[in-house]
Amino acid sequence: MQTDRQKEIISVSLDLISEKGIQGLTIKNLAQRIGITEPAIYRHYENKIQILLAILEVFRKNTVLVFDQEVGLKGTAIEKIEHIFKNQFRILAETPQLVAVIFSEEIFRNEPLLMERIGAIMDQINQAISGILKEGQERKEIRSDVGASHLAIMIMGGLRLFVKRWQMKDFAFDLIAEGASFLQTVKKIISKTQ
Amino acid sequence: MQTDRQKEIISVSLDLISEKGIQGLTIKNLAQRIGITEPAIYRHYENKIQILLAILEVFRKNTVLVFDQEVGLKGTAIEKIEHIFKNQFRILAETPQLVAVIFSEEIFRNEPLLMERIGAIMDQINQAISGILKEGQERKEIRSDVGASHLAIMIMGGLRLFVKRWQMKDFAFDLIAEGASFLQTVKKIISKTQ
DNA sequence: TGGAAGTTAGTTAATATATACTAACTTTGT
DNA sequence: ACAAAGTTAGTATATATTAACTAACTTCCA
Repeated sequence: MQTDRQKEIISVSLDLISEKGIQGLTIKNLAQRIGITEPAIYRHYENKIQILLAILEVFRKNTVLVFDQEVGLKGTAIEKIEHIFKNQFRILAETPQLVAVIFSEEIFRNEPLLMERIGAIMDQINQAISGILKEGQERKEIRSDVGASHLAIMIMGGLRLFVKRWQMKDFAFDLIAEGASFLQTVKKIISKTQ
Repeated sequence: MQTDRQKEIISVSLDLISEKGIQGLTIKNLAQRIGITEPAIYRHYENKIQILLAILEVFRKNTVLVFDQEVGLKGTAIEKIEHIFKNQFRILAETPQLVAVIFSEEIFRNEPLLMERIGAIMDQINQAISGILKEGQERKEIRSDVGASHLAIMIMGGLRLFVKRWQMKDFAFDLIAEGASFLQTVKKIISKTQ
C-alpha cells in the first residue's frame, strides 16, 4: 500500500528532520535529496500534511503498537516495563531520526489534524504504561503507595528526558548501554520494597 | 535597561508563542498585536534572534535562577525539591505562556546561538537538582540505592511531562492543586524508606 | 498481434503568499 | 530643535502548490 517512492520520501524526510529539525523538512530539500523535482513529490503525496501524517504513523508503529503488544503478554509488570525500555532504546539507536519526532508536539501546533494525532498517541502510551503498572500493583510487584498514573508520568517523562539529553549531546554516548543503567534506576523506583 | 516597549514586545511574543506556537511568533503578528508597524519593531530589537534571546532570558530568570537560589538555602533536600516544584507550578500557572518555551528545544534547532543557550540552561537545571539530591543522599534524606543524576532526570522529566499534559489539555485542570498531588508522589519516590 | 487509449512519474515554468528586513521620510515629545 | 519612535513603500528570499506538458510504460480489444 506504500510504494517504494513513498517509502523513500518518508525515509528521507526523517533524515532531514533529524539533521536540521522540522524546519529542514521542506519540499525543496526533500526533492533535492531524492534527486527529483519538487512537483514530482506531489505525484506521491497529496500535500505536505500527508507526508507528516505518514511520519507520525511510522512513529506510532514504533511506540504505541509495541507498547500495546507488550501489555497482553505474560510476565511481571517489571519485565514488561523492562521490555518496553529496551525496545525503545533499541529502536531509537537504530533510527535516531525518530527522536525529533518524539518531541514534535510544539512543531505541529499549527495543524489541528497533526496536533490531535500526536495527542492521541501520547494518551495511548500513557494508558498502556498505566495499565501495566496497575496490574503490577494488584499483583504486589509494583509499589502501591503512589498512583499508577503518576508513576507512568515519571517513567515516560524520565525516558523522554533521557533520550532528549542523548540527542542534545549529538548521540555521543551509547544509548543502549547507558539506557540499561538508567533502566535499573527506574526498576528500583517502581518496585515494591521487600 | 529594558524599555517599556521592549518589555511589551517580549510579553506579546510570549502570548503569541503560547497561543499559536513558535510559528505564530512573526514580526508581522507581533507588530499587529502591539498596534505598530513591522519596521517599528526594529527600533527596539536589532533582529528577531535578539527577541528570542530575550525570551530565553525570561525563562532562565524563572527557572535556573530560582533553582540556584534554592540550592544555597538551608533545609532538607526534600524541602528544597518541594520548593522548586511549587515555585515552578506557581510561575507556570501565572505565566502559562512560558510552557511553550520550556519545550522549545526543537524549534531553535536552526539557530546555533539559541541552541547553545537552551542547552546551557538545561544543564544548569540538571546540575542544580543533582546537587540538591547528592547532598540529600549524604544526609541520608534521599535514597542512595540509585544515582542522583538518574533521579534528577526522572524528577525533571516527570515535571516536564506533567506540565506538557496540562498544556495539551488546554490548561484545563488546576496545575497548582494537581501538581501538589504529583509532588507527593515525587517525594515518596526519592525519599529514603524508613 | 499491433495500435489506440490510458497510466505513471517525471519535467519546466509560474503563482500566491509569507517572512525578515531596509531605506527614506514624518511625527512627536521634551 | 533634535532625537526617538513612528510611517510608507519596498526588497530578497523562501515556501507550498498548480498548470501544462512529455516520455515511457501497460492494458485492452478488433
